[in-house]
Amino acid sequence: MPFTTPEDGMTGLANGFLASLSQMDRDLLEPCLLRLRFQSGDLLTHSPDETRLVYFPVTLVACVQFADQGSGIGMVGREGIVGLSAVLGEPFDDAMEATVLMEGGWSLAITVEDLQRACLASPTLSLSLLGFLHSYSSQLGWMIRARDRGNFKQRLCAWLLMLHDRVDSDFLQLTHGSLAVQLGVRRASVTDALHILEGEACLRCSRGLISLMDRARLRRNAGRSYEPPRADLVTALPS
Amino acid sequence: MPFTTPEDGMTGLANGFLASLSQMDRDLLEPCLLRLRFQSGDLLTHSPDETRLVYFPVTLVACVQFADQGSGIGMVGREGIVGLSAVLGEPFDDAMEATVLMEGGWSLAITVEDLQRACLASPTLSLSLLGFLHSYSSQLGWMIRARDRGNFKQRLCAWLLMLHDRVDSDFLQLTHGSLAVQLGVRRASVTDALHILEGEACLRCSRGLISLMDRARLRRNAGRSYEPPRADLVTALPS
DNA sequence: AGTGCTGGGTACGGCAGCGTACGAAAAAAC
DNA sequence: GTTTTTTCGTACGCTGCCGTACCCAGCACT
Repeated sequence: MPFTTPEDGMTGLANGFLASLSQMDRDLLEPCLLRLRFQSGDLLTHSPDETRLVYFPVTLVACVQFADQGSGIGMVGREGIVGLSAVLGEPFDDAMEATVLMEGGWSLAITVEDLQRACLASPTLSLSLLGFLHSYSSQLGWMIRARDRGNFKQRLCAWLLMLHDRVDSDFLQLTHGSLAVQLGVRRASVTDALHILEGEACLRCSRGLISLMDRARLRRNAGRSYEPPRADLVTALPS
Repeated sequence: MPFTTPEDGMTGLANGFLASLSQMDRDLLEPCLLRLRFQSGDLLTHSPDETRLVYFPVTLVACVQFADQGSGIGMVGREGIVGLSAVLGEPFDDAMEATVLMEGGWSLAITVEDLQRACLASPTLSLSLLGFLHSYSSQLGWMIRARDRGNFKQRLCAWLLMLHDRVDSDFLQLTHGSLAVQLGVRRASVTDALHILEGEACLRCSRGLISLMDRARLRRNAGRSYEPPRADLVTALPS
């Protein structure tokens, strides 16, 4: 997986999707990339100055959700793209929005116009976008499975693992409350489940912080509700 | 499932996605289209003779689900595409499969190679595919919302409405059992909920057949678990 | 030190949907 | 017409999660 050095010298390669592109396609996008910093709770769907942007997160993790209701739908981090629907034009603007999950993340971005131009110039770039969107759909499929197959504890583990995949640290700055919102349950349910996981030495809780201790055990807990990311997906593309 | 004789003057336009394409893109695909007939339960993901196909359903409705477990994830009918992931190449082949939901449906289809060729030739076609995949992701989002917001009765109504959108008739050839599998609940739960809806004059049940009587009332029942299809989505595309 | 606020611990009744199970009726097979 | 299979009707106890609610512990601000 060509996630290049997480440390600085930051090129566009710090985002998994950009890294997966052919040199040609990357050259097409790279000159247009902006570099933006966000904090927890920021809305990504509309940029401050009305310019519509498409984001390639680097250290940022975004949660996709319905605008009129809290519960989280999907999760996108350094492996993917946020706000892709904007390139499809206004009618595709849907009821979803994306918010930044944790403090101090930054992301690359491109204006919708620039990305559209690039797409029309390069069919392979469009196919790469198609590839990401398929992976994302697949993730949503796993979320659906998790909701009716697994119990809440499994879902919680799966969600934590997904977040962990998109972050470099084992320390997650999350309150039980925000977790509850994301998972669509009571805060008390989160607290209870976390205590059990703490008892199993999977993790440790302190105020506003969850420290993952034993990822393997977490995964065993998540069972079939969690699908590990596939490194080969972003690399291989047709032709 | 042999090639069917073209009984009527059906053109490719009978599929919503194909109909939404520009004349140019349609001309690119139309010569390659096959016409196939299926029956309930057929697997769409792999074609009989090992040729990988991508399907444009016409009267057919397919249910996307995990290969190792029954519960349904998404639904695709005459508005969309089945098996799109195949164009992305082998590594994108995921754990999903698609099965035909009701008897006697037919579908257009194209070989993966032909579609890939067309994509590389036409960026706008690729963008159209991106548009469909986004709509599909959006649908999955609604499914997720339905699972944790609504009760089962709402989900059932939403599912029936989705199916109705993809079929010309008000009579759905479905057993309570197959519905239960799709919705991931007990058959008894389906029976109970259907009885209630029958009491509300929304529909009528007989053996293996559900007759929708009052769509408006069904929709009121579904509440926010159902998102009506947007006609404008498939028409407008960038540039 | 005092005050206020956010985040976390704990409790109890309630209920939707589950697992299981058994029987009846309709259709299909013989 | 009789037998077999599929589909549907109905019941009972169980449990995971909900809604609500109250209190306590950190932390911030003054």
